[in-house]
Amino acid sequence: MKLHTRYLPQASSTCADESECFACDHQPAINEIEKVQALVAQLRAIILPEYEMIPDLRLELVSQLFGSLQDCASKAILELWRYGESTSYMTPVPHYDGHQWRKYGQKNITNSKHQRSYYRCTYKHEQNCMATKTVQQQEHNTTETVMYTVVYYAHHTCKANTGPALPHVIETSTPQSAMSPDRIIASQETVSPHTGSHKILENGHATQQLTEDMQVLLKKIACAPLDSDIWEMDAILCRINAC
DNA sequence: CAAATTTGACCACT
DNA sequence: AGTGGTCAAATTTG
Repeated sequence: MKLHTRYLPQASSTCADESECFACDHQPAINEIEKVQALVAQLRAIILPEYEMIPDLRLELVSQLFGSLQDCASKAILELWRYGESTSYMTPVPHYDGHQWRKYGQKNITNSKHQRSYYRCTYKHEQNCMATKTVQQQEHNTTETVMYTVVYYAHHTCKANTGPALPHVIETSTPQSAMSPDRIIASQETVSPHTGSHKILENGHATQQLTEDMQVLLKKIACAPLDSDIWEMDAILCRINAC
């Protein structure tokens, strides 16, 4: 177990599986880059005073090269850090994740048929919550269900109403799933008819009608367009919970 | 009428 | 200059 307080300060979580954890995976690389930064600084401290003693046109060039080296190292760390902040999922229900979002933008993405939508936490201004997410319909679906790629940036720091929990929610496979225990997204398995068939065997004819209704509702969620109203989804899920 | 969404403009980065 | 992310005024929705 490791604490990722350095590169995931807001999460301060422990990881159960280091092989799937960004911070555990990339921390050695970040450490090595920081060593390079320290060595470059030492080298600069030794070499530049020597050049200053002997007036030379190369002094400026050498100084620039050291500057570039430091910039490269800083950017490399920044990129690793930024990548570590995001988590992406595939889901047929991009709107229902237990948080309230406000859409603030939509863009055409090059070489992509579908637009990308940008969402921020509804409580961004009231509670200074910096959580954002992007939603984009996937290009090539191997299944009949329309799937979306949802990328989350930063964690929720707001104390919002988190809405009803999904029944039998299964997290989609993700390389960084261990980092985001609070971001459970309904996967395609949620709309599997298997759960319904079990109830038919257990409870008889009345339940069969009920589970058929549930399947219709679940199919409606799975096939909903990207711009469906989130509260309509909530209403549907409340009915499912009532079942 | 307040809240949410849309959409063109703007900005940073490469 | 092209691209992606954000802002904010206009518009829509409940």
